[in-house]
Amino acid sequence: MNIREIAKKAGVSVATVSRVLNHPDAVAKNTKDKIEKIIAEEEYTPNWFARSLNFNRTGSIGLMIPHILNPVYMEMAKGVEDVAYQKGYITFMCNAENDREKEKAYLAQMIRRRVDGIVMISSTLEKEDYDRVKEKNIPVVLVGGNKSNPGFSCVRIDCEAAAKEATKHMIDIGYRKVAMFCSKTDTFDNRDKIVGYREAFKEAGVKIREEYIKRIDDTVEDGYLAAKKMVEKKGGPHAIFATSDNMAFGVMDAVKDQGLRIPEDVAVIGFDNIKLSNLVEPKLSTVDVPLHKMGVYGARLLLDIIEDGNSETRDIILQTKLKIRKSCGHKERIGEMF
Amino acid sequence: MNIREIAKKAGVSVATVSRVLNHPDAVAKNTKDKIEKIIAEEEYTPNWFARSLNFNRTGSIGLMIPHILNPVYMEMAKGVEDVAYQKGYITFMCNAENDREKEKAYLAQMIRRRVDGIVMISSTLEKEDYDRVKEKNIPVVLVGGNKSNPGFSCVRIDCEAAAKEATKHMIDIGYRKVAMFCSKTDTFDNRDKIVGYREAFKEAGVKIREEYIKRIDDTVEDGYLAAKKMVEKKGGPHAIFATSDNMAFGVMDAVKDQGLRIPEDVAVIGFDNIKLSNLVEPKLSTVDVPLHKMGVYGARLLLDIIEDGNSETRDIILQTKLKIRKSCGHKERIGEMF
DNA sequence: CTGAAAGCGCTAACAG
DNA sequence: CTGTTAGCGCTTTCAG
Repeated sequence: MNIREIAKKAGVSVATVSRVLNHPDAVAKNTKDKIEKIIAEEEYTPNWFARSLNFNRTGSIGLMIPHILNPVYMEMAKGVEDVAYQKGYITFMCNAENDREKEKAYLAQMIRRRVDGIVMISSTLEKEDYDRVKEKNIPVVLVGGNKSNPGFSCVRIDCEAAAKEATKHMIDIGYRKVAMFCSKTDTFDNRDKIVGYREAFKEAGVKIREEYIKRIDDTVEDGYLAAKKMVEKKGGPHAIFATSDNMAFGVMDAVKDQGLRIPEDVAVIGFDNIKLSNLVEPKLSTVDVPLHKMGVYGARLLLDIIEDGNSETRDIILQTKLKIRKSCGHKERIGEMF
Repeated sequence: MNIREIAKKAGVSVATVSRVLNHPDAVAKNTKDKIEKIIAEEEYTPNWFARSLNFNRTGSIGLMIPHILNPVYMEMAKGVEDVAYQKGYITFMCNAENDREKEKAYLAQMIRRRVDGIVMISSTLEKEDYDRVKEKNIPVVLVGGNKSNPGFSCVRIDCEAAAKEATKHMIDIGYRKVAMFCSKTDTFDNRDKIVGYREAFKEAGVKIREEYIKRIDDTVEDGYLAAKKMVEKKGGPHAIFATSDNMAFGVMDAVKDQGLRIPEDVAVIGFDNIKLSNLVEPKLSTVDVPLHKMGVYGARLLLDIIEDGNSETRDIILQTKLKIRKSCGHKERIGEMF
């Protein structure tokens, strides 16, 4: 069923049918009613390609995710999707699987398919990879820590401040030997986390032990292994700051497996505040990151550009908040648990 | 940059350019080389809409997911995506958010956008909702328990057998009062799980207590609440069979909050074997479901139909396996832990 | 308010 | 092997 058949059935020209579809006010009520009736009867929907071919807009956005099984990214993704859906856009969700080549391939696909815009979550692509996108004038918004800044708008958190606050909290409690596990992915966020950690020690006047700073994969498994190695030695750390809840879960598992108690023997603190962190035993103290909100803001920024051509590049920084629960062992502030 | 400009630059007709794009062997090596060089120089990519308009194929599939934050669905989704990507298809991932209206809206969108095929994960749509899809001749494959069987191919597990085996295991250990929590979503899978549960009791000759069968929302929260209510009374169940790991986590939390031990006071067993079930304390016994594999098979089935027109509807049933870990308290079989 | 016709960018017969 | 040309289904001037 195409526009011509509808036109024939209604005894009008295709132009008129096209009008009721796109500019209904420009058609006489009578003819319009008749045509609309037929469209409904035949359940006619205009061919999307033909339409896009004319408009050069697709009503779809691309959403790049580093890893589909990581709840951190999925919460952000949900924020993006919520906004996009509500505005009538459909989302191409692409799973880069922490693989730069796959990420590039998907980016190329997005361009080929002429998405109206792209949200990149915690991308590891570099400036040069974005050249094509820039040329094609496809708007891009970065959400979460990325690897380089190719001049696009960005929604993120202040990782340095967040890491510093968490570290300071541990030092304030009294821990002196605080290890830090940080994802080895090379992004601004990860670098900033380490800077914040150092900063806290410097301000407290406590010497940093370099062997306590570990760059590992952001997985439960690597958190487990790194913690095990560190904890099984005599004189291990008093506390471990894992800069993702994911790694923190692995850390907790390793500590328990060594027969040590959390937080009495080793305190643990995470980063992200994914739902799960409130479910493990003991409940994990962590840095609350407004994941869903970041996605929402990212999508809004993108749609602003797409629909209003509002092209000033913006850098939005959202607030984090230290969530004190049980795993970091601060008895006095435990009341802040929720 | 369009095909005409390329043609002009190469001093050939558009047809020839189109040929090197689609049937390269039908072009003389010389002309082909020249054209390919220009295409590369200009970074020309054919307009996707114009192409699809001719081919009436889009190279994209739709993937419907009930909820984006539930790892069960995401593991299946990843299976689908893995296959689709590898075959050069791009995936429209749609998050139905456990909302029938949203699911219908997304399905309509998929049709409008002429996806080449659709994978529906644990859909709650009914036969009538699929009428449109049928009419448009868009192939559909169902993965996981759905609500009705609209005559599409399907990849699933035998929930009745799986639930029966798990229940039997609990009875064999010696528990007589075994509660069952089942998602209240009305799908074949959920109905089957209850049937399996009953079957196990019947075969063992143990009387079923109807008050122990609870239909609740498939969430951690509801698992918590239902378990709390049941456990805080005197003479509560010896064991709780939660038919999703998600609910089981809530159950575990509630049991612990009541000051009871797992499995000594109350044994717990889950369903799905998501990664997390091996991470909670104590590790959760559960029914292993080949989630990723289900997605992979679903996608393969779909692509078979799309690419080879292989339209016989098939019903693939994958194997589940009882994973005995610590939470169900069977000391002898604990060696099967992994 | 409506219709005829050009054109969006590409593919594929059909001739040559 | 290559060019000409008629569509694919739709939108939008331009006349009337």
